[in-house]
Amino acid sequence: MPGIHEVARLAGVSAATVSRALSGRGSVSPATRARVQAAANELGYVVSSSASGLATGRTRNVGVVIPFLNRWFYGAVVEGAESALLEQGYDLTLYNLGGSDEERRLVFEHFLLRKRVDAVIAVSLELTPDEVKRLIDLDKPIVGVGGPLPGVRTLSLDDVELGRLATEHLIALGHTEIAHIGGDALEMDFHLPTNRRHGYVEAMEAAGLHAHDHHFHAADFTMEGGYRAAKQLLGNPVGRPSAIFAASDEMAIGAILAAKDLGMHVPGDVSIIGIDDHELAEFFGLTTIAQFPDMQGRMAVEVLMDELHPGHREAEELNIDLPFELVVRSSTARR
Amino acid sequence: MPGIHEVARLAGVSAATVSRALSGRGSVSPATRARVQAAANELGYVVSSSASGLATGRTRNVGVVIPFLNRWFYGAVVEGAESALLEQGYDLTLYNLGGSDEERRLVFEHFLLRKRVDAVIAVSLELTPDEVKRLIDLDKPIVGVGGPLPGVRTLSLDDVELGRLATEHLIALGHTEIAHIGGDALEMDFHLPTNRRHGYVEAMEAAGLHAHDHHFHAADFTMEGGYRAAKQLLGNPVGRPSAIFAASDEMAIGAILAAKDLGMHVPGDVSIIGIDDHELAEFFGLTTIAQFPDMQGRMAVEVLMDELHPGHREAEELNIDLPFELVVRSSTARR
DNA sequence: ATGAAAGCGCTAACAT
DNA sequence: ATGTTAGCGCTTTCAT
Repeated sequence: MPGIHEVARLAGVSAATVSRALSGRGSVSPATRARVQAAANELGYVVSSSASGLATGRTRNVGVVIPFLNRWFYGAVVEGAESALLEQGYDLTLYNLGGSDEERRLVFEHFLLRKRVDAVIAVSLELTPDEVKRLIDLDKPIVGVGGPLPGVRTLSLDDVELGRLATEHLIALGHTEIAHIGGDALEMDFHLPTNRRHGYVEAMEAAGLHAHDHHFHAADFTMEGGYRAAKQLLGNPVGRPSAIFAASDEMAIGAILAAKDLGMHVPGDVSIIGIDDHELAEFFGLTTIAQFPDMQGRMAVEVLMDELHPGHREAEELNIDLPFELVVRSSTARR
Repeated sequence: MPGIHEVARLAGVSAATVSRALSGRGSVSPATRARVQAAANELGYVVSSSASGLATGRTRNVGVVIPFLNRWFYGAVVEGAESALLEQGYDLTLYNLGGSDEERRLVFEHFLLRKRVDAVIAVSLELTPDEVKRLIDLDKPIVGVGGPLPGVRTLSLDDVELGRLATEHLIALGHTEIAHIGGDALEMDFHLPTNRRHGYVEAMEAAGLHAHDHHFHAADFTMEGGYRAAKQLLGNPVGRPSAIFAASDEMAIGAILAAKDLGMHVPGDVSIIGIDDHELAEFFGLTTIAQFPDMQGRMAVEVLMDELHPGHREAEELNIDLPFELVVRSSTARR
């Protein structure tokens, strides 16, 4: 492990010049820079992040805090963020809050505070005002993905609009008896399931249709949950819906399997639409509304970089709406 | 952000004593330790990892290098490792090598070397001797998960045995025409698919059965790949197998769906077994051989901790065999 | 058991 | 454009 002084010696300059040449800060003549770079390469020199971090207060590392890792959506967000960070020369330190409250407390009270990260990306987490304050007091930019956070820059989907769009797609195909498989409002942050349901209800009412109570089923956002809910919905001889809007693709896929197991054809007997564009959606021919989680991760990094290295442009809106797109496949059809 | 000196002042001791009291290294009277701890709590003091890292050379951070994040298996390994590391007061910095070779080079030549991590966990990655050497030269312990790595402590499955066990399960149920959906040997590190296939062939031959060439199909470890391979296998009117052993659960689930789409019953018309115990395996009633990826992540951390804080016990085997377990559900039955 | 002091490897003023 | 110097905040000898 050669240090900066060895590079300096080999290049015939001072350590300060090496630092300047390698970091790009401060002015160095092109010739010197080249010599320094050659020397650094020859020795295989890499700065010590501890030393550099101590001297500058910057670590070139960002913390990503997520509620689960092992769901398609979160994995994709992290993947997008990681690759964007790598391009910028940043590392990504991961905090999975899936476990206990104690774990969450530890992360916020110790891990994030030990000056290991320059900034934090919080995915689908409703941070408490106290948690936000702690980070802001430390001068650490935060960006949230997945829901507005008071006083924090966030990227989020308009879930009401998503619910409306999915429902309108079904209505436009002539469906009137449309069921909804949503989530339990209490289970997830940001009332995402509630908002999607609102969009569904609004679209129904706007079309003069009725969103019957017996056409709503709560599930847990898993394939199995969607399967069970759809069995209930489709098995009931009275008031059987001709279309189902599930609040996630995994639930929608569960619904497709339930329909098949009941001997029904999709979309012949029942149309099904989800939300996500999950990696399995194409395989199942699922019509869905794509959100682009890896891009969300990349966007979060871009927003952070703007805050970390100001100058590009000034902060516009505090909250940025994420794009989404209806992807029509073969699980929905005219009634 | 209070520093160590403010804690020292409040506790009425020197900074050195605070350091000793909080880290547990060196001797401090119980009374002093209590006062220091109280002072630290009151001020919300947390050590600066840069400063501590610079002074000690230890960062309390482990790098985890994986080929993809967004597959069930890898997500679970990382999840297990993350939570085990958190318990030990360590952070986890993630490097996803899914992208280009350039990305991989960057990670090994820069990121891992800038003294940000104390150790490395490499999941399912065949590190080159040069990559291993770089890390060892830096005195960074490495543990590999998923395949023996020359000169590195590793945790790995006996894939030949896995293939044999899966096949023997089918043979014991009376099947003789057993097909195998494997992977492309070139695609994955460690010849995992090849080894599983060897186990299959060995079990067949040991039972006096023949592993026909037309009973093997390569696929890409996805559900869709498994679906397509199974369609070929089951659609062929001559030599149709009565059982299929797929080298992964995702492919096995694809095979189940293919059988259903062909109007066949599982396990009535065809028995199907996979490997993994994927999160969806239970839902599909899939018989499988469970490996326990989250536990693998935890074990990797334990092995690392042994290397990082020697004393517990000395290194036994270089390679540790991972446990696995046949889980019989409803996708396999007597012929 | 505790304190004083040196130093980990780098960066950023300040000089020149 | 480059060198000199003084820290960044902590840990760890070395004294006592």
